[in-house]
Order: sequence, then C-alpha cells, then structure tokens
Amino acid sequence: MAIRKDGIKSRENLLRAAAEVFAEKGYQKATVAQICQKAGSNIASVNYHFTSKDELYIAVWKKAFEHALQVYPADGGLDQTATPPQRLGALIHCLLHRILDDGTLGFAGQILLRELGEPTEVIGNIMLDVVAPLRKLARNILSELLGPAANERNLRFCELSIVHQCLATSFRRSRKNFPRVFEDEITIEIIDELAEHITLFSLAGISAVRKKWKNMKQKKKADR
Amino acid sequence: MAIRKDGIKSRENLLRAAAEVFAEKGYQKATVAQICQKAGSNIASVNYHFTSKDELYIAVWKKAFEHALQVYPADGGLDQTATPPQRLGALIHCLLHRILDDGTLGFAGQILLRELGEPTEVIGNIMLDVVAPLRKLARNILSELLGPAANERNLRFCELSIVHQCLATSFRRSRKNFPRVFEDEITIEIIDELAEHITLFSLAGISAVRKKWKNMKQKKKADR
Amino acid sequence: MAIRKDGIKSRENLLRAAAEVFAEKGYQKATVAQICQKAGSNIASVNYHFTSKDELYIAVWKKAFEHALQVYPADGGLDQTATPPQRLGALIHCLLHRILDDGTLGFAGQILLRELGEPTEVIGNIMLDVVAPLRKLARNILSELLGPAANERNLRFCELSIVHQCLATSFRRSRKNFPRVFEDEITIEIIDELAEHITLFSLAGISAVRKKWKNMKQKKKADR
Amino acid sequence: MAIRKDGIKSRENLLRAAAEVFAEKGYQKATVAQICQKAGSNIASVNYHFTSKDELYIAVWKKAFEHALQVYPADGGLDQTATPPQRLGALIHCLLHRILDDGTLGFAGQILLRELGEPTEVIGNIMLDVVAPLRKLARNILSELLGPAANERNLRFCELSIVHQCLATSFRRSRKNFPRVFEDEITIEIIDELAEHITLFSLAGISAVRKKWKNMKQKKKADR
DNA sequence: AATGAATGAGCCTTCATTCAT
DNA sequence: GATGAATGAAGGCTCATTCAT
Repeated sequence: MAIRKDGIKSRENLLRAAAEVFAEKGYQKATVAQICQKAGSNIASVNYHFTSKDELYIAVWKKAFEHALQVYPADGGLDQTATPPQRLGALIHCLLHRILDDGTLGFAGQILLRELGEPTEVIGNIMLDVVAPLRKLARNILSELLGPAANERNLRFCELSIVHQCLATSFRRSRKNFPRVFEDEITIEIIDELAEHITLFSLAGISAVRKKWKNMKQKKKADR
Repeated sequence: MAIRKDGIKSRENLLRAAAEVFAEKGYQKATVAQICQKAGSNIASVNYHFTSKDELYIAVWKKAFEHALQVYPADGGLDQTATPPQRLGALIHCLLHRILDDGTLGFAGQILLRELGEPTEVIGNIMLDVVAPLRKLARNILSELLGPAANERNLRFCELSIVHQCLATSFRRSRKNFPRVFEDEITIEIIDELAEHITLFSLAGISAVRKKWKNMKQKKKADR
Repeated sequence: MAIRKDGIKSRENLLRAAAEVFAEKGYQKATVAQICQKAGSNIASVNYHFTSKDELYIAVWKKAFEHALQVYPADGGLDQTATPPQRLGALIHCLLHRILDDGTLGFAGQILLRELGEPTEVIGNIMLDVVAPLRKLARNILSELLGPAANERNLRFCELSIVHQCLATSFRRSRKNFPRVFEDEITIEIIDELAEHITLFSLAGISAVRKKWKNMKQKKKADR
Repeated sequence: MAIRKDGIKSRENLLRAAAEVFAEKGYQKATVAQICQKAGSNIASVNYHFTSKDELYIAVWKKAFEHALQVYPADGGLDQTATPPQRLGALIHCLLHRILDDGTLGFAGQILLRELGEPTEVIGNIMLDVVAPLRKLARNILSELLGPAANERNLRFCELSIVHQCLATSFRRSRKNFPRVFEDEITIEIIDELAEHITLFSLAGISAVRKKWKNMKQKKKADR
C-alpha cells in the first residue's frame, strides 16, 4: 500500500488554517467552508479528517498546548533550589509567553480568550490539565512569599492579582472597538520586559499584603 | 389617542430577557426566538421594537452602561482634593463593581467578556465612550504616583497591571471548564474586600516601580 | 354629529400616496407601511379605510380610470359625422394621453404596464369596462377603413398594430435597465406629435393592407 | 475524482423549473421553495447552485437569451446586399419569434414583459447587450428607408412604431383579466403571418412619413 | 482515500393584518 | 373614529453534515 503524504499534509493544513480562522472569527463565526478553503482542501475534508467541527476545534487546542507546554515549561527550567522570587518570575514569564507569543503558541492566546468568554463545553479536560498544575505551582510560591500569617483569602487574592495581570494581556487583539493594550507590535523583547515589570510589581504587592496582615495579627494579639 | 401601557413593558421585557440570553449564550448562539419566548412576546417583537437583533444587542449594552455609569461614577464621588491613593482606590472600586455587581450592571460584565473575546463590530462608540475617560483618569492618577522620573512605558505597564487585575475578574463566570475565580457567591462585601486588596497590592507595586526607576536614573547620572 | 374632514382627507392622502408607491414599486414591493408613511397616516389606516391592501389597489385603479375616462373620452369629442381617419386620430390621441399624461391619469399608465405583466386577479371588471368599448370603437373604425374585402384576421392584425403602438409607450419609464423610449421629458406637445405620427403611420399601413387584400381577392377571382 | 452526473442535471432542472415559476408568478411571488419542489431538489439547492434567488433569476435570463440569439439572429441570416425592406422584414421576424416562440425562448417573453413593468435592478447589462445591437440595426435600416430628409425625431418615432408592434405582443398571455390579444393558440405559422403583416404595415407607414417630410421641406423651401 | 454534490434544520427578517384602547 | 402595539405566517439564506461516487 502506498502511503500518501498528502493525507497527513492535508490534515496539518487544516489544523493550521483552523487555528487562524478560529482565532480570527471565533468558534461560532468560523465556518468549515472557510477553513477548508484556506487549507486548500475540499469542504468534506474536515468531517473526513476530524469527524466534526467540534473535534477539529479540540485538535487545534491540543496541538497549541502541547507546543506551548514544551517550549515554555511552567517552572521556566529552574531547579528547586531557586528562590521564590526567581520562581515567581519564571512562572510569569511562562504565562506571558504562552499567551502572547504568536510564533510559539500559535493563536492559542486568542482562542483562550474566546474560550474564557464563551466556554464551548468541548474543551474541559484539556484546560484542567494545563491550568491545574499552574495554579498549584503559583500557590506554592505564594505560600512561601506570604509567610505563615497569610490566610486562604490572602492567597487567593494574590493569585488573582498575578494571574489576571498575565491573562488579561490576551485582550490585546481586540482591535477595532477597544483601545488596544499594546500600541506597538509585540516582540519577544517587549514580552520579556513586561514579564519583568509584572514580577517587580507583584513582588512588591505581595510584600505589602504580607506586612499588613502581620500587623493586623499583632494588633489583634495586642488588643487581647 | 390610544396609548397602550403594555408597549413599554413589552420593550423592557425584551431588554431584560435579551440581557440574560446574550449573557448566557453569547451573541451568536442567542436566538431571537429564545429571547422572545423568555420575554413572553411574539417572535416579531424584536424587530418591531429594535429593528434587528443587532440593535437589540446595542440597546442592552447601552442600558447596562448607563446604569453602571450612574451608580458607580469613575471618581467614586471624591472631590479633587483627595489624595492620589484615595483616588486610585475609588477608581478600582468603581471598575470592580461595574464588572461584578450583577444587581447593578445586569449581565454587562459577562457580555463585556464575550465582547473582548469576540468583538461584534456593533459596539464601537459605546465602548470608547466608557473606556476612554476611565483610561484618562487612571493615567492622571498614575502620573502623580509614579513621579516625574517615570516614562511612558512605566505608565502604560502600571496601567495594564491595575486595569487587568480588575478586568479579568469577569472571567469568574466560566463555570464549567475552568477553575472558578471565586469559590463563593459574590457579595458586595467580597467585592469591596477585593477592591481594597487590589488597591493595596497596586500601590505597593507602583512604589516599587517608582523607586526602581529613580535608582536607574541616578545610576545613569552617576555613571556619566 | 360633527363631520370630521380629516377622515376624507386621510382617505385621499392614502389614495394619492398609494398611486405613487404602486407605480414606483409595483404591487408586490409596495408596502402598506411605506404608503401610510407617505400619506402621513398611521399604519392601520389602510385596513381601516380600505379593508385590505388589495382593496386599496382596486380603489387606486378606479379613481385613475374614472378620471381618465372623463378627461379623455374615447371618441375625442367628435360626433358621428367625422370621417374614419379623423375618428382614428381621436382614438389614438385618447389612448396615448391616457397612458402617458401623468397630470391626468395619475400613475395609471405605469400601473397598467405592471398589470399587463403581472395580472393581480384583482382588477377584472374594471379593465373590461374600459378596454371593451375601446376595442369595439377601434374595430368599427377599422372596418370602415379596411373596406369590405378585409377578413377577421386583417381586422385583428391592424387592431394589434395600432393598439400596440400606443400601449407599448408605457414602457417609457423603465429607466435603469432599458434604453428609454423617450429621451426628453414627456410634454403634452410631444404626446400630440406622437399621436399625429402614429395616426399617419397607421393610416398608411391600413391602406396598404386594404390594397393588398383587394389585389389578392381579385387575383383569386381572376384565377377562377 | 468523484464526479457525479446528477450535478449538471440538478442544475438544469432548477433552471427549467425556475423559468416556469418566474414566468407564471413573477420574480416576487415566485418562491425558491416552489422552484425547488418543482425541480425535485432540496430547498438549499438554489443557494448551492446559484448563490441566491437573484443569481438564479439572472441565469434563467441568460440561458433564454443565449438560446434566442442563436436560433433567431437579428439579421435573419441575410447578407448585406439584401434590400432595406427585406432586412426590415427579417428584423421584425426575428423580434417576433424571440418574443412569441415558446419552444425557443422558453418563457423569456413572459419574463421580459414582467421585467418591463417591474425592472428588478438585476438584469441591466444582459438587456443592454441584447437591445442595443437590435436598435442600431433598426436605425440603420430606417435611415435608408426614410431617406436624407428625415430628422432624428422621424427616426425615433418610426423606430417606436415598429418595435412596439412587436414588443407589445408579449401582452398576449395576460390570461384572466384582459381580453387576450390572440384568440387562438400561437403557432409558428401565425407568428410568420403576423411578421409579414407588421412588415407590410410598417413599410407603408415609413413611406408615408418619408413623403410627408419631403413635402414639408419642399414647402418650406418654396415659402422662402 | 478523498471529493464534489446535495441536504435539512434552523435563523433572522419582512409585512399585512388584528387587537386593545 | 382612529391609532399604536403586537402578531404569525412565510420567505431567503447559512452551514455543518451526509451521500454517492
């Protein structure tokens, strides 16, 4: 039996085209016809290769995340001996790059945003697989940074502050109707610079929270 | 004159129903049939009252924002003599409440998120009218807090850090597939508490940025 | 009881507006909403005054024809002693004016054309009342002009030739897609001139038919 | 390659069904559902094969005209050496057959009439492509027949007289409410006979116009 | 293995008409 | 007597999917 290369090629063309179209138009507005046209394949090819539009969508996600997980690991390549501030910096660096770096994650950042606004009931496990470890990592680092005086709510709020600073950068693309977050084209240099800023900003914020809570506890103690 | 009272009522029923359905399903998936059913009116009523699904969508936005602008003014009711930290706190408080407070803004927070992910080319000016003044306000406050040594990029990055902490809270609803941001039901108390946290966190972050930049400038000076 | 003038006025406004809209858009494309707006009345007024769109349409026809029948009688005001050529000229004059003279027949010429192409099953008797006497008149005149040698088919064909020259002038309005029949604005002078031309043209045509048939009969006779 | 033969067939079924329905009901009243039902295809097939109802309508026109242009060329197959009366006869013959001959032009005559009364803004160029050369031909012949004394208005009026005699035969179908133009079924023999009649009638008319104008010119000359 | 033809469910919109005042 | 609100039937179109090669 002859193995035809165009079978695989056609599948990959579809994946690439789908990523672009899904990112640009969103799941709903994206049509299989458009995706097929962009991929240079015929209109039945989506169902042929992926069974349905849904499954194609999932496949796009999977591919994008696998790529991102490899290129930007959550620990940033640091070993366990690194200091908490260093590890926080690495985590932020990882998050930002996964979201913003087109060359790497493809259009997943854009799709992620849509998924946040319009969960497609189709993704589920993929997301959990990716998000859960990140959260655990973040909470570990934060625990160390906030110290023993911090309570669950401190932890959660700080987690929010940090993650949201990163996550919301995916808003950057909303071109027409919103003031764009970034005026310039996004380069790797800018991403790195922003990661550094968020790290600095957040470490200071965490310290402030730690100090305040410590004071409150001492005050409470003294009041008794 | 034959004026029927039910006219206004029908219109408002549609607006309320539309807000719910748009929030739940998103613009694309929401059908006028469903909205009309929920509003207890005929399927032609959307067109009768609003000309089209598009216009209905815009009307929902407008109503939501007008409400929000009234109930939570951007300056938080502070006069000009308030200190920059106070004014920053008021701004954050305003942003959070507009996004999170269901009782007030209706479902606008949810719809806003969708709009960020999937701009409908239908909103345009409304957004600008709301966002532009907020940004200006934020930048004024930040200028004072960052001091004269700060450059445009410092300003922008700090703006990002603060606004994103607030904006991304709209992710909270993503019920099914994502880890929810808030575990508990969101009460006004929690919103206020979160606003206080973000203010504290951000003021510390801004200070850190200010200090770092000042040092860098002095160092540069000394190097020469 | 006070007689309100606006009742009648509103009715007439509707008739006038309807005539214009029907003429411009045709029965199908004309909407009652548009007619009511043009008439300055409310959207229920058509059904109120005329029961239905159909009945309004009939009313427009009736009014237009009554007017035309009065202003341009089929005999052109000639008495019975007039010569056949004179009476033919009067008939043609009458037909043309009824079709072309906007000031008189209102927009009936235009509507007539539509009705030819798309009979609305609604007119019936009105048409017969108008067309039947014209045909009878025409045939009488033609009988005299063609002489005893003419047969039924001669009669019918000549009738066609004359009536069609007049009737088809209603094509003149097809502005966009067809070469317009008249380049200039249509004035009463031009209508009269055209009537004169058609009369001259047709009288010659009739003579030719008469002569030919006479020859054929004589020939047949001689052949025997 | 998977080429299914039914593709072409389905398209042609649609064209045929559409021609019938458009002719019978007119563009507005004709529904795609009805056309599809008549063609034995699915309701989406119109959109699949022709993109829209509009385009289907255009396609019907095109097909009808292409057929007509081939079967009945405007010059009637005469070469340039034919006498003007012969060429006029050929032109009239052509026009009549194009309009009246169902077997050839399909339902185009009927649709043409509708189009005259209710231009659909959809036809445009097609019409011009067909009408313009006919007019030019007609004017050339008329110029020769009318002689040098004729002015532009003579030319135009004679053109009207001839073209209208032919064009208005499309009125024949107005079945229900109008007195039918032809009582008998229309056969090719009758069409030919009518063509002969119109030619005879018109040649005589043209001569009369020529003579009259010549006299007027001479008179004018003499008066000076 | 792969494709072009064909489908059918569903959506937004239009519009003449009716209802309630 | 007259009006503005409201209706419901119907139409054109889109699009993911299936069918028949």
